[in-house]
Amino acid sequence: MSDCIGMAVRVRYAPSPTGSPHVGNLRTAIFDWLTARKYGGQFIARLEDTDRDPERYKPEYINEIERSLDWLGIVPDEWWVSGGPYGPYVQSERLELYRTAASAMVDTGKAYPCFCDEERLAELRQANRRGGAATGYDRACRALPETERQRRLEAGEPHTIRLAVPDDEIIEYTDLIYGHVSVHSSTMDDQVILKSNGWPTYHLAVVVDDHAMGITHVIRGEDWMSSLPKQALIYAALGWEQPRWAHIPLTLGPDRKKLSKRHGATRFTEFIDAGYLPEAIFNFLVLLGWSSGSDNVEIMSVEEIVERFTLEGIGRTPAIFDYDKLIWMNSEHLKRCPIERLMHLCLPHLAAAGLCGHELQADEIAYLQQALPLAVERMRLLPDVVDQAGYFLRDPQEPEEKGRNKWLNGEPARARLRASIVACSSMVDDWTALRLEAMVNAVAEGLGIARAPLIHTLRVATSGRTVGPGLFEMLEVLGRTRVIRRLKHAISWVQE
RNA sequence: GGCGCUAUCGUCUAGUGGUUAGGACGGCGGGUUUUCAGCUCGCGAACCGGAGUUCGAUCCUCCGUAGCGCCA
Repeated sequence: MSDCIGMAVRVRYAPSPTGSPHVGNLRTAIFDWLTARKYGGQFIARLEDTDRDPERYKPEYINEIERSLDWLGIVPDEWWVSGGPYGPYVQSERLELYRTAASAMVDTGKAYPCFCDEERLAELRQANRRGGAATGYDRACRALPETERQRRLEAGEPHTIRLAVPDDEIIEYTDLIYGHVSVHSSTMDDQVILKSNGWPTYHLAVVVDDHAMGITHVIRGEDWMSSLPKQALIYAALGWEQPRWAHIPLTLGPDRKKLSKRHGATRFTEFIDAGYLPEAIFNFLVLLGWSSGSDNVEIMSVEEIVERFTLEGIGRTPAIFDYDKLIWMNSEHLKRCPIERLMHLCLPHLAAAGLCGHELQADEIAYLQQALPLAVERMRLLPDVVDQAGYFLRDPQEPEEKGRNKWLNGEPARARLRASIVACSSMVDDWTALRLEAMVNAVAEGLGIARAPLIHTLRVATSGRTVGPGLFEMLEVLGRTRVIRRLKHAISWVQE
């Protein structure tokens, strides 16, 4: 990749609105973006919308693509949303370009019109299958005499345009990740490049656009690698120089199959909605296939990843998507998230749970700034904030059953609560974790009990819960007024 | 079926012609004279198989096997 330095790197991401974008798609986009950023180039997105099968094509997928890129923070420098010097960035608006290229190829004999209809093609497929031999088109129309070809063309007979694959040629290329790859042309089919309705197939469109848009590096999923020879042939037929190729190993589902749009649980927007942090998803997806090298750092900010990133660091083996590790990684990023941002991200969840309003007063902000750092230690996803910080905002109405049964029983519990209320009431200033710990120690001693049971009783009484941050830190944040109020109320929770 | 790619702990990976093959997630166990989903310490866990090259191969070569992908 060192040969990139000094050249104007242009990398594109080419999603197709034929399904919800899934994590594998966006992972490729991340690698595209990373390459552009690392080498100071442009990141371009182009909509590949030539597949108009109404079963697959849905305009709302375009919104999902835009939302996903925006959320990840990898907004393209040039794309259909903001335009750019190489537009339009939508293939359905570039049809003329493909037709021109196709007819240029026909003119030079690198492609030819094919008049075979569906019926014949289906028969051919049948025969091939039975014979078990070479598959693909039998090149019948390639052998057509020029006069007949002209006659049928002029008669307006429906036809496709097919690539004329050379008979005996070794097609070689170098992939930045997979190295040297070669394929013999005899194993290749005379692929259709322009359909009878005048729309291009993927192979033609991608080549024409990548060339027209000045793409220098095609970085895409490994599933496209086997179609590369066809595209290489098209570049050659058109007399164009190939871009550099880099194929990224695929992401597999837990079932070891290619992560597919049909896998419901892999839609990218589901991860957004589940409460992951964009930087955590970014970090995780990048590590699926790329390693920072021998120092093996795992938790990295986007900036750190850009700093360390190289295409050579990408491996060649497919990686299985590990949800457990993603969740762990999210919790790590949560802990590193600056408090202002954390608050901003948590607020919608807290508000949705009715724990606060959508707009906060200054004192509420100050309070949450104290409480959130305690809660975040135990959060894994954003919505966990409701569970982990909810009791800071609202007095618990009921204690956890488990906690009540164990720590709120009869007169001993009442005595602990009463003694604590008295002790707290006398702490008129210096309400700190340190002092609170001393207070609890003193109360326990006064009661003639170990401090552990007192601590547990106080936790349940003031938070309603059996788990949470260290008790003294929690009491400090809760504040004297709340604590005394809750302790008094908790007396009514005590069971006989 | 054809073509291509790939192969290190269960998972993500680092790494080397000679290493106790390292880290992370998950798992398991201990600690945290206050809980745990937190923190902390520790344990278990891998070089797909077979030939060849070599003094020596996890690493290089070939064959196999398996997985994945594309095409049909």
